Amino acid sequence: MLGDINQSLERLSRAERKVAEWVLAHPREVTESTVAQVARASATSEPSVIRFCRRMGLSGFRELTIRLTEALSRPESLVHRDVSAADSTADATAKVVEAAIQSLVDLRAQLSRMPFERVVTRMATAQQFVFAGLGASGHVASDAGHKFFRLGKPCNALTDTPSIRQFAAIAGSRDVFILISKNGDAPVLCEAARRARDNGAFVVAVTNPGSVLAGSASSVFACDAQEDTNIYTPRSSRLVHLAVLDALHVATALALGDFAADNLRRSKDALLVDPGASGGSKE
Amino acid sequence: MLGDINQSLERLSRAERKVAEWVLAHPREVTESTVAQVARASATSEPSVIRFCRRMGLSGFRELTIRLTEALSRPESLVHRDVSAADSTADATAKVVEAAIQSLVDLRAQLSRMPFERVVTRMATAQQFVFAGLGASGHVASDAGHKFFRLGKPCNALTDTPSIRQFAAIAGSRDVFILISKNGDAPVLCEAARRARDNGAFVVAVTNPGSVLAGSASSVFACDAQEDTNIYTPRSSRLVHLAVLDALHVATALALGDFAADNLRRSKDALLVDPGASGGSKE
DNA sequence: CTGTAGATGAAATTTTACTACGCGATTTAT
DNA sequence: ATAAATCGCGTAGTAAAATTTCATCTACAG
Repeated sequence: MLGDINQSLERLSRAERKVAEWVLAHPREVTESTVAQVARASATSEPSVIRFCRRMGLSGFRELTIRLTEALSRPESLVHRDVSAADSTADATAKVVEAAIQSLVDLRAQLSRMPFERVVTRMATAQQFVFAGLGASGHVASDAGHKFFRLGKPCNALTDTPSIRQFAAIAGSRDVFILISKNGDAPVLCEAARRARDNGAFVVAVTNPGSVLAGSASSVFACDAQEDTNIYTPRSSRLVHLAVLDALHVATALALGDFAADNLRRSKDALLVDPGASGGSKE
Repeated sequence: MLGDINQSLERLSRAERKVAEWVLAHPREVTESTVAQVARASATSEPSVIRFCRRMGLSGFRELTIRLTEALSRPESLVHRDVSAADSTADATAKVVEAAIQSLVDLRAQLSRMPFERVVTRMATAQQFVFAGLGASGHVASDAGHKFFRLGKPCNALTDTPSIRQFAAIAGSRDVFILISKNGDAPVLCEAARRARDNGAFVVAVTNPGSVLAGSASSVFACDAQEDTNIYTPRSSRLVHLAVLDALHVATALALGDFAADNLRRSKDALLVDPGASGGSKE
């Protein structure tokens, strides 16, 4: 639908094109607006909005809203554009969420090329898991630590340079390191990857495939780091990394079988007891 | 949406249920019908159709058609099924990522009902931001803290009970609290919300709309917490909360204008300098 | 019975989508 | 260059649809 409009832009008259451009820029708002609102927003008149609908082969405004809603509900058809300073709050928030969805859709397309089997095999027999990341990726590492420990294996989450250095230095052959970084060029992580591998540990990198870090790891979960030239663009890479680790978590749980399932069930139950106690908060 | 209706069937009155049943049986037709047509087809009256829409939490008939269109145009492949112990690694990882995508698509559908404008107005004039969450939501709060401080306003991220209690006790009228919780039933957070409001602070809750916490807040970003009966299901709510805060971050940046844009630009540039230094890692 | 609360639909009201018409700009023909 | 013709556009009006109001009905408790 959005593609159709884009393609018909030249065929339209001046007022109709103004409508078309506003619709393309604010498709979601159209679905919740009235003819009058669209006319005002696009600085035209109501008849021009109706004429635009007809010109697109639709029966009227109501059908436009339906067709647009359909188009917008398909994650793969999202037209992602950067947030600009001129955007309304509604536009900006929609763009942010759509960008996040897009990055996860891209991830799904690449899942089959990721080394889950290989990594899970090593994790199933590992003695402990060590997650490490700096800055925003540090939060991802912490989150992963709080998730994987429920499998019943010792976990560490490292988010600062000295800890990472020290842990890499004492790494053993039954340890699995999971290093998280958007760009994969943090010297500490690259150095830690080499050091840990030298010590016999298995090193997994969740990072940009072309990076130094990726080259130093035993296995890589390739998450493309698109350049964010736009200052308002948030880092969807965090979401992708979290999702990759969620997937890895579930895959590891399955590989561990009943042992992990029991631990997961018990940790889930533990949240439910004693809900009234002042200190017994869940989350 | 269709699931919601099915689930609410018992709660409806006789006439409303007749409407609901016809909608469930002919969802596609509803999207192209008028209120009168639906009323006639379901052997009820127009007000009953409207009341049914309201009872489902919608603003009216028009929103029903939009929500139904969304539900119907949802791609089949994204119909999320729970991970089972019998799944292969590839199946399990795909399901996890698809569930994540689905939860973000649902979020996008609800964006327009979230109080971004109102919250941003308060945040733009706030003295400081205080993010708080426990457990998994604690990581979300920390992440938010590391993101919002780049706007140039003081930020705190609280992830433990004593800190949250203390901060709520000293809250001032120019503070904005953002409390994050999946279920919204953590006593500490509810208590903190009341306390902070009593002290004049503006309290935003990112949580389950039906919860105690939601009731105690000044503004609520409603993120439905679906029951996770399946032990392998990861908490997609984290991703949703992160995305909501990303959106809020961008919206706030836009509201702050050049001041925030400058800070964002400078903080982004700061990551690029001195790339070779051993301690100057980016992420 | 009788009073009450909730549910229901007929009819009024408001809102919204759509149409008829005429003015003015732009193009065309002379 | 100018008049005629055409086309696009918005004002104002109309039809239709959504929503609210309100009187009536039903179920049930006292």
